[in-house]
This record gives sequence, C-alpha cells and structure tokens, in this order.
Amino acid sequence: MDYVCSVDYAFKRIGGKYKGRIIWYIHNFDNTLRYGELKRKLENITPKMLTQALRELEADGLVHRKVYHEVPPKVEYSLTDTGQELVPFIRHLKDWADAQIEKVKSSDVAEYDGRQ
Amino acid sequence: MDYVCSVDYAFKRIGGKYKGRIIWYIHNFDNTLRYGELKRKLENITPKMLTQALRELEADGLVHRKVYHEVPPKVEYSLTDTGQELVPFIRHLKDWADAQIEKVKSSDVAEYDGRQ
DNA sequence: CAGGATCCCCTGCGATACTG
DNA sequence: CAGTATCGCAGGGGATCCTG
Repeated sequence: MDYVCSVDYAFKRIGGKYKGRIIWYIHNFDNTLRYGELKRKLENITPKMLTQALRELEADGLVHRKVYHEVPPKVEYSLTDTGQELVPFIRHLKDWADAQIEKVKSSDVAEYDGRQ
Repeated sequence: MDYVCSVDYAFKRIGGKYKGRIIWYIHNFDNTLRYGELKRKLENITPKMLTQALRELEADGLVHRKVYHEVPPKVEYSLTDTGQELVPFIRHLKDWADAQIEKVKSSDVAEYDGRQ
C-alpha cells in the first residue's frame, strides 16, 4: 500500500463505508461476531461488500478469521491486538459524533434566536 | 446528512481522501494556513478538490475561513473549537499508524524467521 | 493568489444470482 | 451458513483551462 503520510495511511486502513462500524460492532459483542450476525447489524450491506471489507481488515492484520469446519459452516471474526488498539480511537470519535448530533438537534431550535 | 449510527456519522464528516490531513496540517501550523500553503503541503491535490473539501469542512463547522479583502487575495483557514476537538483523536490515530508502519518495516525482515 | 467551470474517468459500491 | 461470480452504475476524484 502506498501513502503520503501516516494520517493518510491510517485513513486508508480504516476508511471506506463499513470498516469503522465493523471494528466497533465486533468490539461491542465480546470481540466475537459471526458473519451472519455482522451482516444483520450492518443491515443493508451486501455479502460482497462485507466479505471484501473483512478480507481487507484481515490482510491488514486488524481482524482475525476463525473457521469452524462444520456443517453448516461457522466463521467467527474477532479483533487482533492491533485492531483492539483502534477501539479507544473509535470510541472517542463516536463520543464526539454523539455530541455533535445533539448540538445540531438543539441548534435547529435555537437557530431562530441566533438570527434575531 | 443521513447516517445509520454515530460511528457512521463521524466517518462521513472526516472521511474522504484529504480531510484528515487537512485538519492535521492546519493544527500543526499554529492553527492557521493559507490556501496556497495547504495546497503545497497536500502536494498533488487539485484546486477543485481542495476547495471542495474546505467548503465541506466549513459547512460542517470544523474549519473557519477568513478572507482578507486585499489584492492579491489572501484566505486563511483555521480549526474551529469543534474542529480542534478532533485533533487528539487524529494524533492518536497517527501514532497508531506510525507504529504500524514501523512494525511492517521490521517484519519485512523478520518474516523469514517466522516461517522457519 | 485563490479559486470557478468543464469535461471525463475510474472504482467503490450495489443488485442479483448461484454454491460448497 | 458463509460466502462467489457477474454485471452495472453513480459519484468521488482528476485534468485542464479560465478569472476577479
């Protein structure tokens, strides 16, 4: 992978439409989620995109893939140590976002005062 | 803007190819950078993309735009308070990325031991 | 200097169908 | 259940030229 600075590098690794949420969801469920559970939580994701995102996260060493050779098949995804290191970052980002969302909601009302 | 969860919301606000670096660079230069300085630091960005990213960051309340009505024109960009709140997280992410980059570099060598 | 306007391309993402 | 395989598209991003 090529990148121009480490901030660029980081965003390329966890950017995209789903990777942040995938990491967050796996973390929030005892660090273990099956493929189908992830798919349900991400709601509208297609199997192609989910598989692609998971494969990239695995190749990047952020997510571990454990296959149970049974019928029916069972595959569990968990965060690696490196992946877990990202959790505090995502948590703080999430807190910031929650605050932002609240702020916008209240300013929808307060806006009228603002412009006199 | 629509989003399905706050993690999604956050990534939509600072995602994309340049926004993270823009915030980081502005912060790293006393919280004030002119348009041309930003453009030079981002190296290969086109004026269209830079202007677009800055306008979105401004609309999102993360960046402040100060125009000096002179000839030649001068425009300075700085982080708002809300924008500054993101700096610690980006720094955290950057530290993680720096460690990752180091790890990959050394494993290029160590890999041979690993596979026996 | 700090952009705006146009045209264009690539790829990230989606829809659908199929399989071990 | 946990994926592959194809096909297709919209829009994020790029190249180039122009301007107050």
